Amino acid sequence: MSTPVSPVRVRMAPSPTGSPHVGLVRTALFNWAFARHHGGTFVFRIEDTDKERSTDESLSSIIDLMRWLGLDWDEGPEVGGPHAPYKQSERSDLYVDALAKLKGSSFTYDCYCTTDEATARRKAAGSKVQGYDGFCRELSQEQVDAFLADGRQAVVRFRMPDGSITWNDLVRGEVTFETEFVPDFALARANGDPLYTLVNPVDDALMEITHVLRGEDLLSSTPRQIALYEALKEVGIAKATPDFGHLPYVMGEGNKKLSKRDPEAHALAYRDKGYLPEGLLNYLALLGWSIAADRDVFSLAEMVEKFEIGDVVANPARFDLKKADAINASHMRLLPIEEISHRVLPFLKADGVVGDPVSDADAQLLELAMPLIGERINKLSEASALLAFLFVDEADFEVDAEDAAKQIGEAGIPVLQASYDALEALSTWSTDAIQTALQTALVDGLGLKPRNAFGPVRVAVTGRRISPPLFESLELLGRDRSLGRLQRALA
RNA sequence: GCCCCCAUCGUCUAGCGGCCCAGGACACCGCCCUUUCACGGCGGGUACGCCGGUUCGAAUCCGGUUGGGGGUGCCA
Repeated sequence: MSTPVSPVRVRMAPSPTGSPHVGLVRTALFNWAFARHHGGTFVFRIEDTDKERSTDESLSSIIDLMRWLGLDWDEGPEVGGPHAPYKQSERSDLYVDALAKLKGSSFTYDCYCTTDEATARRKAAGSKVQGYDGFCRELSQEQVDAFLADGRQAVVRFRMPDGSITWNDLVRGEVTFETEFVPDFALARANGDPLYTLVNPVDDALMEITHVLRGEDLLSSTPRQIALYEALKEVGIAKATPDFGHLPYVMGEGNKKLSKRDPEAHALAYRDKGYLPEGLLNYLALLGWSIAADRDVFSLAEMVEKFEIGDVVANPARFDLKKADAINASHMRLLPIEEISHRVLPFLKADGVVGDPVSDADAQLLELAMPLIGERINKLSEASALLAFLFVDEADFEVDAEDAAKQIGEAGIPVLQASYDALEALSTWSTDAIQTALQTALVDGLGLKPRNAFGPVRVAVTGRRISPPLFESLELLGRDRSLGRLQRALA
């Protein structure tokens, strides 16, 4: 696909209801990457027409999410822009105006039917099509008067044209609907409130959106929108019909769309679980797109360079947490240790491993300790468990009971005693000296396999079977605390 | 029911007529490295839903079929 001629303008238009979904992130990412790749504009618009369900809390969590991910928008909340406001709840006058213009055209008509009446007629006629049947398309004045006299209020309905509607979908190719299967649809409620069917295209038109990249669930509403666009152009609201591209679903377990019920669906939870934004984004990008045949770890910048909407596949993808973890881990290994330290800090604070603010002593210790665990953690949140033993007050130091049971039993006591004696005799407290001393005492002296020799020491001193490298850990812990913990384990 | 979309390893995908008795990644299973855990390295198994057609030649094109998904609101 070549670079579009007109400047690209794309948008993400979430409804601020509930906790943001990873599917939203994927859609946002593809729109963002498309805009950045083409040097276009990425618009962030809020579709809060549903007053019942929209919340400020949801909106701010979407904003937090986007900020965390680093998906920046050129127009929208907090940054403004030439098409402000970007919240639909603040754009009512625009919709009233659009509705008025449309009502003055032949593209719409007033409809007095109830849903039940329409369904009953369809049924009676034995129609295969469901939805509105066009009954009110050509009402006589007498009929209108009768409805009015009956106290009925009209909804504004859009008159679908005859024939078929075809568009060249950016990810699926040519798609055609016969309009006989696309019933006339309501643009506004009887009370005048505009509906999504109206506001979404109107805002896209007003904001001059050139490409609509959205979920595949909107595929079947596209013919209606394309027909509406013709009307909007006619009444002077739209300049052009955008191109459409329908992104495949993100599925959960089984064959269901990943729902808000699934814990994996909540995008912000990944931040709290210690994922890197670049890891999550990279994984999500893989759901429907690939950068190359033999690669799947890449940066956002690389994605921007290579992203083509035409390369997006049309089939739905299953969300695989294991792979998300693996991709995240790869990104973790790509970060310099200082950067990991920097990002791990909030987790250490939250877990109470270090104070807030961090004392100079702890900061120093951290700088020495981080290189030991950098390659050992796959998420930022995993650092606390590995480092806690270094920072904890001696009084609060605890050995994991299960690990102790496995490593320090009858057999462990002589090992710990020998270790204590060897270390106690040390004049230089360094990793090398410690290693030599323990090696000599346990492996050579007691004839133990390294595994059996160092296991008990590890548990006694770090409190767990899983820890940073032992000798380095001992050095960082220091002579007094190391010997003290051995003694405690012996007691 | 009707309309639309989709269809390669368990999963995400590469493949856009011969380079493919199908490549990569995750997961899985062995082995190596190794003081634990990771990391890293090596090796292994597993896929073109089915039936026709086009073609010298099809995972790739066409038709059908089956299966899955979505839509069918005065929801978005």
